[in-house]
Amino acid sequence: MVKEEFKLDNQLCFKLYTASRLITQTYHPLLSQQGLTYPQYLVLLVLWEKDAQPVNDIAKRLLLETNTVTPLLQRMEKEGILTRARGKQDARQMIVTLTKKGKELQEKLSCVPFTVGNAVLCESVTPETAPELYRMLNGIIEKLSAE
Amino acid sequence: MVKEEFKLDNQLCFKLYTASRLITQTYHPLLSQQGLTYPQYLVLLVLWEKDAQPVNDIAKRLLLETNTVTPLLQRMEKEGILTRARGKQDARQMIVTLTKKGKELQEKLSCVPFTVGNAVLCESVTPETAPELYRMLNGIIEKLSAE
DNA sequence: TTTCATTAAATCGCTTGCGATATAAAAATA
DNA sequence: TATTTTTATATCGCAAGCGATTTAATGAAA
Repeated sequence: MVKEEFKLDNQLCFKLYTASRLITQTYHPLLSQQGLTYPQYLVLLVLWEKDAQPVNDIAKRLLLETNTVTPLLQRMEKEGILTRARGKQDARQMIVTLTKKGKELQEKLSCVPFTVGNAVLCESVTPETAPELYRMLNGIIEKLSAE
Repeated sequence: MVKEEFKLDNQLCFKLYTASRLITQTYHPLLSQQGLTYPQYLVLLVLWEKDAQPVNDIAKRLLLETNTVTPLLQRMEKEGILTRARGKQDARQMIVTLTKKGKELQEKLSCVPFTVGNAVLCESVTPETAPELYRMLNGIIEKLSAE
């Protein structure tokens, strides 16, 4: 018999990884209608909150590296969702700004949060218990992303 | 102001995705010592529990598609961790079996579950609260993977 | 038995994630 | 001011993930 700590079902990371992938799959049909991927949707969430940010700020907000975010932004620029322009006071920075199309996507995707939210609700995750789930996930994220 | 449901911090999937990535990063130094990636480690967990399984069973256990698992197994075969051989009763199946090296990795990685487990512990995720986290993640996974 | 449908893997193409490294601008220091 | 260090992006290479399609073997039906 395998030791308890090696059983797949006892692996927290595997559960997180699987839940994350399955929810991302739930987003897929909703986002692909607008030609978007899930990480691109995350970028939009960041820019809808605050437009015209440098690459680094977007990357930090998503806890991703710039070598992940840069190509992602380049693809979104090619799709006409945003523009990238060198910063005026600091020419190292690349300021990312939503286009009209990028801003309009917010309305086109307005049903997405509810649709996905509903899809996730189940006996063990309810509007009452969800905050506790957030609390635990935030705890893990803060612990592991401490600089 | 952005609507609540579009705020990044209210996105469950983003929290899961980030927590999953950060824990995977915690595994990285431990696994790369043995030349392994995290998904390869998951395959090992499956095969340590039950050796000699067809590709499909491994994929189902990990809730992955065969087009993800096949190349992964091919890489692991090249590393001498496992072998792949056509099934005898059903030649469509590819039976995956651990080599001596693959079996021995279990002992070399014996400290991994504890190391990662400790890294995740924090105020909101303790040995007491972790079962609740598992329960909620399992709820989501079952809901979304229902065939 | 011949044909058709199903199933198990594999291949292809594209996007992400990330370690390692390169490039260029800005800041700090000599 | 000249030099060094730091910072912001970008590039490269490789391993996942996954939608779509292909191939080959099995099973079912005609």
